[in-house]
Order: sequence, then structure tokens, then C-alpha cells
Amino acid sequence: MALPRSGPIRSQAARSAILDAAAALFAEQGYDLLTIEGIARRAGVGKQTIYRWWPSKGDVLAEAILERRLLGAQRELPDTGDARADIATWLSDLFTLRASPDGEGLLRSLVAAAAGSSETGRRLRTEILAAPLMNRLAVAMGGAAGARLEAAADALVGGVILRALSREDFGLDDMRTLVDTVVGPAPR
Amino acid sequence: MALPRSGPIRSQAARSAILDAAAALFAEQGYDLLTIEGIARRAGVGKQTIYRWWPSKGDVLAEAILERRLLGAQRELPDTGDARADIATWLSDLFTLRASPDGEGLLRSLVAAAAGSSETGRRLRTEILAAPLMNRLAVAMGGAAGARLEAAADALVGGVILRALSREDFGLDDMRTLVDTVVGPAPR
Amino acid sequence: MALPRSGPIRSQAARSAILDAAAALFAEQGYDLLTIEGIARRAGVGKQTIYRWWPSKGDVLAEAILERRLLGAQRELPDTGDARADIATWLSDLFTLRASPDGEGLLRSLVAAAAGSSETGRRLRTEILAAPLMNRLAVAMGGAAGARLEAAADALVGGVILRALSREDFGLDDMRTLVDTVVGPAPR
Amino acid sequence: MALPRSGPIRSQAARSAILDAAAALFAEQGYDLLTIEGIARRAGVGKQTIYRWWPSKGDVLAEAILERRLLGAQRELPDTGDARADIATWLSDLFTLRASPDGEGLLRSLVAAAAGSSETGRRLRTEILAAPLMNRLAVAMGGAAGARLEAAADALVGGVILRALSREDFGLDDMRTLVDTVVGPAPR
DNA sequence: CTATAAACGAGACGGTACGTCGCGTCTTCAT
DNA sequence: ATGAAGACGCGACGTACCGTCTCGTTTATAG
Repeated sequence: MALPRSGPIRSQAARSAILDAAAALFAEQGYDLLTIEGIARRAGVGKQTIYRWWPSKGDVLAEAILERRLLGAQRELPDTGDARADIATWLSDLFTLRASPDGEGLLRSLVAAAAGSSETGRRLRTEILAAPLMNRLAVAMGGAAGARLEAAADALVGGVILRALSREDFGLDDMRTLVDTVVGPAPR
Repeated sequence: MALPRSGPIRSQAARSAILDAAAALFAEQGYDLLTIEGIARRAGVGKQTIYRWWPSKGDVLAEAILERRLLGAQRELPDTGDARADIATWLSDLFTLRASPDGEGLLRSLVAAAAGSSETGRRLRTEILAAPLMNRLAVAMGGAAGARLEAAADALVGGVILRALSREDFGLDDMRTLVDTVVGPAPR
Repeated sequence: MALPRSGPIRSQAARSAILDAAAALFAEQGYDLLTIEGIARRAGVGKQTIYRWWPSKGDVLAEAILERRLLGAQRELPDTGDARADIATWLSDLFTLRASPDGEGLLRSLVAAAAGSSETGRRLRTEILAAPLMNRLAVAMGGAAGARLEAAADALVGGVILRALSREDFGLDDMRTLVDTVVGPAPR
Repeated sequence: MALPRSGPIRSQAARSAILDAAAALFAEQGYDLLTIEGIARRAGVGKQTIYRWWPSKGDVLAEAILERRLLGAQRELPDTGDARADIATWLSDLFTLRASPDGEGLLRSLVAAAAGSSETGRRLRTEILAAPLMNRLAVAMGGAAGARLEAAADALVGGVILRALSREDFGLDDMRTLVDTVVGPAPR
């Protein structure tokens, strides 16, 4: 099936060091200051080893995130029994994602990565951001599914992104309003 | 009180040439390829003249957009009498914003600019993207105002942004579903 | 007596392909652009097969030249009966050695090889350049031998090299003057 | 005459630092290990500042040598009254030119530079190597001039170059034989 | 009417990062 | 054991821009 090839195979040590270095540097400094040379330096690896396997820094980063080397905690919703409240809390956490004290907002950096790299962009919406939301959101919407469920997830996550881009401060209450608006008022 | 000074005043010709060049280059090549040197070259201006008046390329761009040197047409909603449909159409146009035939999506570039420059980011949400939406959206929501109106606008525009970042194709129908989800089902 | 060994012995096909590739690339592009990777690629051979048998590209080249894969014609003097004239002609040919139409002077490349590789350098003087000259030069000098003969050969070949390095144009007449000066005026 | 230009002029400090760095690195490590990056690093200068003014490392070096930042001492012949002996001494010094204890022969490096850079090559013969020789050589040859004088200088200097390339050891006596052969036997 | 000084076009400067090439070593698989 | 293939860490290549800093020129005020 796979065409046979001779020669050395890909070094897993190098691959892993690169992804770790990319995740760490991204978390510390943000996407703009993330450079291929910096990743190579930190990983103790030649630049060519990065270019051999990834077309751009964005794709390195996308792979690092998908392997949960970044954003691990963010990928689970809390569960207090109240789905609407849990969603609002999770959105608020997403909004406040911070790397280092002086770091830029991590969410904003993630958006920059998605804007600059099709690979990151492609995965951001479904695999990274919206995925954790789906189950509980379906419950909160009274069993919605398909296009409407997707639209609601896009609206919630997108709303948070837009607010993060604006640099204004939004709190938990604002996120509650967002949830109420998109999901509809809470039943009583 | 104003401290007296001699010498020539700011050249409007230079200012205008810079903003035009920035708008044109952004539309043609996107935010990542937008450079101060490129703007200066295109505008026939010294680099220092840019640095004297703006702190970064993002701020130049923000000013250019605000002066309607870019995105002019996008800033008005169509008016067919059906507010929900008009909003969906406008969102779809926003999603499809293209610069040149082969250009990257312009919306994605706008997001990159907003992620990279606080000035651009600050203005993007309220002054550029959401502003045209407000009046008609209030009508569509049956007279909503304040936080709920803002939340709905964020959800709609943010949803489109998230979808643009994902590089999937979304059509007018998808935008209609988005509107229905956020605004609520159409009354009959 | 011969120590027994298992496994394949040195592949003559590989050895020959490497020397041919080195000679061809040297003739086409000069010494500076001659690379081990290029030789391996052209010869259809792994890099290691070159490194296994030669310590540097200079040594590969030296061997290629010595096996007459390069400079074959240059290694014989013409014979018109007039030794002084034959020497001048041969020196002029040496000076004009060209690889491809647009190639750098081949002699200059040879000098670069000699300067960069002790193996090539060691052999250039005695085995490659001066050797063909010796017999006829001895005749032209009236039976000189030993140190004086060697000195004369060095002076002639060295003079041509210096002139080639200078990038000026020298013709057959100039070479005649060189011969007259070193060998002494023609007897009448 | 000269077309007027505005803007900053060339920094003499940078120019001088670059030439000094190139001369020092060449003397210490030879031509092959001389790199643009190394020169820039040593000179405390951006790479672009080198590329702005010189097309290649060879041209930087040529300029450094011509300004006597290198080989200063080598450019005068000793004067003991005996022109033939002085020439032989000078040739022997040329042959032995060394940079550092472990350095490659400096003359060989100079030849590599000349082979690799037309600018260096062009100047090497007339301005650097042969020039100091001319006056005394004319005397030794009994008033020779023009083409014959040039041919003799080429033969002497070229002979030394060829011998240096060969990596054999040649001493003062060998140089005396070279002089005798080229200049003709000493008169008595 | 000067002088002064700011704004301007131009672009040199010390840097950082880019993406590519070649080095010499090492690893895999096939013969 | 050899050989083809090629991944690896490394370091230099030549280019593009960064943001700062001169230059020489132009032009609006202040004296």
C-alpha cells in the first residue's frame, strides 16, 4: 500500500521537541513573536528539520495544539449541572486565556495564527474551540442538532473572539447575556 | 498657552498618499504582506514621515479604513424591507469580501490586523463591523436595545469571522440559519 | 595471504560514475560550484559512498584529472619540430582552457582546486601541468636538467597561471615572449 | 558632474571596520573560512552594509589589501646592493608568507581569493605582487623594459605561486636558481 | 526680511528573521 | 560489508524589513 522507501525515518525526538518548543514559545510570547528560528533554537534542532515537515509556523502550531501541548485545560467544560451557566463560565475562561502575566491575550494570538495559516484556521473552529461545547450546548438548546447547533456554537465562540479582538473588558455577566441571547431565555 | 512653533505644518498630500497606499496594498496583498517600507515606496514618501505620525502599520490601516478608503461599500446594509433577510445578505457579503481574484479573504486579513494592532482591534468591532448592523438588527429583534442588542451583533459578526477563519465555504443559507438562531425564529 | 572478507567489494561502477560526474561538473561550473551533493546526485550515488573513499571533493577531483577524465588533450605537447614554438603554443592553449562557452576559465578553477585541496595541489605541479613540458623544454634549453630545468618549467607554467588569475587577455605572442625570457633568446 | 543625492552618506567608520575585519580574519583563517557573516560580526556591522557596497567577499578583500591593511611589509624589497640576491630573498619571503602558526599559507589563500574573485585577481598581479619587483628587476636584467620585463616578473612570481600550490618545501637556494634561470646567469 | 526650525524625500545603518543550500555524520533498508 | 537514499544538527548564503538616524531641501512662522 505505502510505497516502500529506504533511508532513515523521521526522528520522533525532533518532532516532539519542535512541537513542545512551539507551544511554549507561543504561550510565552504570542504568535507574532513566534519564529521558526526561535523554535529551532529552543528545540535544539536545525531549521531545515522544521521546513522539511511543515510548510509554515502556523502549521507547526496547529499540530502542537491538536496534540494538546497547548490549551489542554480549556478543552473541557465544567459541569455544575446547569448547562447555560457552565457555557458562560467556559466562554469567560476562553476570553481571559492568558499566557504569561505580560503576554498578549492568548486567544488573540490564536486568532492571529488562524488568520495567518489555513491549517490552523481549518482546525480552530471545529476541533479546538467549538468541539468541547457541543454536547452541553445541545442540551441547553433543548435538543438542537445539525445546522442550528453549529450556528449557535459559531455565534457564541465568534462573539467571544470579536470581543477579545476589541480589547474591551468583558466579564462573566456579559457572557451570560451572550448565552441568553443566542440560546434563548432560560426556561422557568 | 499653545507653545509657539515655527516651520511647515503637516503635509496633507503626504498623509493622504500614505493612507491610500496602505489601503491599496492591504486590499491587494493582505495584512501580512503590508509593510511600512512598501507603503512608503508606493506613496512616494520617506519612511520617517510615516513613523512621525503613526506608531505602527496597524494604526495607519485603522485610519485608512475609518476614512472609508477601504470597505466603503460594506458599511451600508441593503434595504428590501425584510430586516432578517437584509442582515443575512450583509453577513454573506462580509464573509465573501475579497480583494483581488487571487487575494486572500479580506475579512481574514482584517482579523489579522485586529489581532496584531490594538488600534485596529479597538475600532473593528464597534465602528467598522457592527455599526452598520445596529439599526436594522434592533428592528429585527423587536425593539431590543442595550446589552442584548450588542450581544446579538457580536454573535452574528463573530460567527461570520469564525467561519471565515475556518476556510470552509458558507453560503447565504448558512447565514440565514445564523440569523434565525441568534435573532430567534421569524414571527408569522 | 589475502585477508578474507565477506560482503560486496568496492563497486567499480560507482567509483567510475563519481569520477565522471566530478569531472563533468567541474568542467561545466568550476570548482566553487562543485559540491559533494552535486556529484552524488549526478552520479546516482549516495553521499556516503563518496565519503567512504575520498576525504574531500578536492581529492575526488584530483583523481579524476589523473585518470584523464579531464584535460586529456592538454597533456600532450604539439610537435612541429620547433620546441620553442611548440612550448609557446602549449602555454597559450593552457591559458585559454575553457569549459563551457560561458564557463569561467578552467585553468583558474584548477588553481582554485589546488589552493583548496592539498591533494590536488600536490599533484598539479608535477603530474598534471609541468610533466608534459619536460622533455621538449630540456631540448629547448640545450640539454638542461635537474634544478634549472624544474625552475624553468615552474617559471613558464607559473607565469601562465599568474596571467590567468589577472583576467587580462594574453595571446600567443605574449607566450612567445615568456618563453624567450625564460629559456633565453633563440639561437640563430 | 556628480549627480547630487540627498540622504545620509556612506559611513567611513563602517567601511573601515569592515576592511579591518576582513583583513584580520583572512590573515587568521585563510580565504575559505572567510565569510560575510564573520566579517559583519567582527566589524560590528549589519550584513547588508557589506552587501550594499561590495558584491562579494573577494572584493572586500581586494580593497583591504590594496589599502595596505594586509601584506604591508611584503610590498618593499630589501636593498643590499645586490639586486639578484634581494629578489631571491623577497621571493622566498613571499613563499613563506604565513598568517598564524597553524594558518594555511597566506600566499595560497591569496591565490584562492584571486581565483574566486575577478576584482582580487585583476589587482593581484600588477598592483600587489609584481609591483614591488619591477625597479630592481629591471636593473638585474641590465635595463630590460616593456614586455620582457613583465614576462620576467610573471615568471618569477608565477613560479613561486606554483611552488606554493604544490605544498613542497622550497628554500632560498631554490629561489636563487629560479632567479638565475629567469634573469640569466650572473655576470662576473 | 531674515533666521530658525520643523517637515519632507531619500536612504544608510545595526539588527533579526527569512527560506535555501551544502556540509559531514548517522540511520535505515536492500543486495 | 556495500551501497542508495536521505534525515539530522549546523552554519552561511543573500534578501526583506524593522525602527533609528542622518543628510540636503523646502517652507512657514517669529523676530
